Amino acid sequence: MPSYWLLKTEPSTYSFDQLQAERQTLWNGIRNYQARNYLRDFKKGDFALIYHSGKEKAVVGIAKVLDQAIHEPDPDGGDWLQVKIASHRKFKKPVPLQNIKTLPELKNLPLLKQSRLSVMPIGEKEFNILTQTLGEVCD
DNA sequence: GCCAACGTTGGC
DNA sequence: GCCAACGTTGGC
Repeated sequence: MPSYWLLKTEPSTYSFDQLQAERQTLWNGIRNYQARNYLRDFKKGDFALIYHSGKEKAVVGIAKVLDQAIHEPDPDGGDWLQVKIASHRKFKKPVPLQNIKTLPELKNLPLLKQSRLSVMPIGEKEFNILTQTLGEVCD
């Protein structure tokens, strides 16, 4: 059984389009313990929604987790993780935060409650609502 | 540009 | 260990 996640990124720093162009990337630079701890639970075959913060404020695509998270070298000696993901599907239209906030079934998403958390778990039902009810993905 | 919600740092 | 000051993220 795959687990489902949401990864936040500021698109001017790294966008889903860049991920699609590169096919895969090492998702790194996470410097928050709660987010790092979630990364420990990433496993091959999991899915991660990609959310663009800042001006866009929308879920834009789905990535597939290619392997467990691995240690990220840090010049400051920190104990951090990075994870290899691949682009999987793009949404036909981005799913705006504004729409996400209107659904009672999604009101417990950490996205809405913990604005600073950049890696968060989501339930399978929540994932399905986001990808099938609110949004539609490309083939 | 402002503010809320954290997280971090450093003095005590 | 507490708390004030400061920094960062991110929505509005």
